[in-house]
Amino acid sequence: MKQQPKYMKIVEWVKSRVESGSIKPGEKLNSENELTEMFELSRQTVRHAISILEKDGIIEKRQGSGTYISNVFNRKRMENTMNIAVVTTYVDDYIFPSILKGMEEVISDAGYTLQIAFTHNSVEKEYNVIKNILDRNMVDGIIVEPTKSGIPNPNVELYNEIVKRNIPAIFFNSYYPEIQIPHVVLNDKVAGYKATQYLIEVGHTRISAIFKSDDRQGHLRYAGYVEALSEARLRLFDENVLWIDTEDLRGLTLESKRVLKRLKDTTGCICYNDEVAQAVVKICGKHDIKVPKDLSIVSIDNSDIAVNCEVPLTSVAHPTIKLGKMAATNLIKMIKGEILDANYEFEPEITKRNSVKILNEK
Amino acid sequence: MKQQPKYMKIVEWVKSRVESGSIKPGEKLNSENELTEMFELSRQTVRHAISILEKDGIIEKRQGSGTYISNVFNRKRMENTMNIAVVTTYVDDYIFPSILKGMEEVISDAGYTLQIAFTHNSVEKEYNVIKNILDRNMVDGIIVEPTKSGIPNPNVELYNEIVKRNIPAIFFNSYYPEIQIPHVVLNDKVAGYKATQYLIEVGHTRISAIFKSDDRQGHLRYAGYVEALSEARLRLFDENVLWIDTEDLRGLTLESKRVLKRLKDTTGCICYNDEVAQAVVKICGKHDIKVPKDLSIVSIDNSDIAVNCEVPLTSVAHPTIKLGKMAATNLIKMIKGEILDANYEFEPEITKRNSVKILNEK
DNA sequence: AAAACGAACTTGTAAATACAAGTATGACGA
DNA sequence: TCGTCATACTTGTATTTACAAGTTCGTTTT
Repeated sequence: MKQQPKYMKIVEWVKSRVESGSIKPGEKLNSENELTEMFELSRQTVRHAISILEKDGIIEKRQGSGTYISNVFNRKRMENTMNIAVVTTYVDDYIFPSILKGMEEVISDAGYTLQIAFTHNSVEKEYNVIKNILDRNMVDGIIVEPTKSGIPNPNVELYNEIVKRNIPAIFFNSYYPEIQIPHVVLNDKVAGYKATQYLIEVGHTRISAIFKSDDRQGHLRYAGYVEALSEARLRLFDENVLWIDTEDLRGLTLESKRVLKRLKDTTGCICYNDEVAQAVVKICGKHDIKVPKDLSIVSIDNSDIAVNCEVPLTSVAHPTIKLGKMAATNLIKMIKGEILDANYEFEPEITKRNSVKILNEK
Repeated sequence: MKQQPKYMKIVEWVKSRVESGSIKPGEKLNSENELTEMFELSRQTVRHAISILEKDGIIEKRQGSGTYISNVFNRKRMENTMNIAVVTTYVDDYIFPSILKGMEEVISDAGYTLQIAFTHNSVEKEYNVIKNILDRNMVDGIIVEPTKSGIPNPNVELYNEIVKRNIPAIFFNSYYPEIQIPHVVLNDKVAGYKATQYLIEVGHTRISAIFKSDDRQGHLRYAGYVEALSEARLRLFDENVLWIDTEDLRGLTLESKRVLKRLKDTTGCICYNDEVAQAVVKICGKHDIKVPKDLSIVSIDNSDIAVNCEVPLTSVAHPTIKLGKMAATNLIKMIKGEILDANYEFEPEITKRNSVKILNEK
């Protein structure tokens, strides 16, 4: 084992004293001559040790006065960077821009800058992105949209590291129940419930559904769908539920067969989101199924797509801007230590348009 | 005048040699013993000078080998933050997510983080945002979408400060000709020209147009419109050109009268972008004007809106992702000092859909 | 031809000494 | 009471000497 140079003794001694708190920022360190005697080294060697500590920003020297523990040491750990990181799955996710807009407004109003990264819904990319944020240690807080929240997350250690370091963090849109980080989300179960319940209310009895399998929102919306059916004592047919993943979604319009098979014998369809609903509308158009005459559709998110779709869609609203604002507001409160429970769930409301046929009109 | 310490002689000598280029990054500096003789100082003093240069990131020492000029001598100025700032107008601008996606891909692949801010097309917000970036001095480069580029920019000093500080910067989507910062844009004049030229080609002779007045893209697209008309020896009717600003755009659907007045007597209409075109389609729908039977529409940008509009729109394509990638790629090249001319103009291509009636079918 | 070696040169560590320059503070005098 | 000033103490600058440790490159050995 290689022996370390003598000046490292002093460097480590000072560092450990600072870390243990036995000497605090602003306090005066022993003078060079004192250290010379204490460690039985020459003054030059002591000065060399001190120059290293100075370079690391641990101490500050004042000629004629002494050497002091730098109060910038805290700054190094973090805080005061006035930087907030936002990690999200997709940029071109259709509701993302609104969410980001909400966040940006709050964040920039509070004097913070916004740093952004995308995971493309890949856990590997998520690992890299969050690792990078932690390594650089340049943010006061983190807002994360979980990646593939429907399946167990392999990056748990990273999230636990965030918790361990006491870095304020918030999940949005979804969350990992096993990680102790608060979340700001749409109440997805209620969203699925309300969508389904509305179709039942207007007289539909056999209702198909399409959900995303790889995120938690899909699971919860499905749970709401199941609850609404069972509450109305309607049977759940597995063959009427289509599970898709993120990759499927992009090319859904081309998979008419797979979709139509699941829609068979049903008069209504709950769609995971507006994108799915639009794809269903297009497929129906090609196969001479009229919406809403032959098939009623209720989707979730109530985005521009719902408004501009060839058949304007009845959709359960996603709070988008509000959700973004809430996530950012709560994070900033956490940074300032003003909040205890930053969790929030938005209660969804249904917006009625032209994609549902009323079957039981009196 | 206070005399400076002797070691500063060496520090300044090296700095000036690096700045003048008489010694280049990677090259070996004179050895400590050589400097000792050259400056007639002790080796300790020489070493002190060198330690200062090392702290400033100007040189790197290798034991047993020598002292070398750091090849990242820019690091001193920028601290090599590996941070790139993107300043854009709107988050919810419909083509923005794609552009951002392209940028993010390149930026994160190159190991940089992306910091983002929005101006909401307000010059005041633009001032604050860019001032903040300059004050914090925490970025290696800046990508900016100019605010209200159609009117003289009051933040010229800020942009000049960027140039003065030698911070690599690039404009996208538009630019201010009076500022010496390269731009990556769609060739908007050609876009306007191609849209108009296509309508002329298929037999339209009286063509109206709607342009945005407060950004340069609007002016250039108008210029292309004018050129196509004059090339075909068609008259330009001022009463058929509607100028709108950003505020107008949002509520355009409600201003049927204002729009219809300009469309009078025309068989075709050039729209500033897909958003405008969609509003025109909606207005036409309400007033029993059939598209494309009664009115042909060509828009610019070829976004999702063009695809999903109730009448799929013939549109001149905006490169979005490609443009984002190009802007980011060129900026990174600038940061690395690999590029001289970072300007780029994308040549637009027209995508034909169902919003144009062919009048001269043979 | 390839490996081993060694001389010469590089930076790194460490000490002793000397004086300069800036700071804090208590003693002194107005 | 207040300001001045000397003094002790702090860090800053500078030199000289010595040896350690790592690199380079040409020479020698295998």
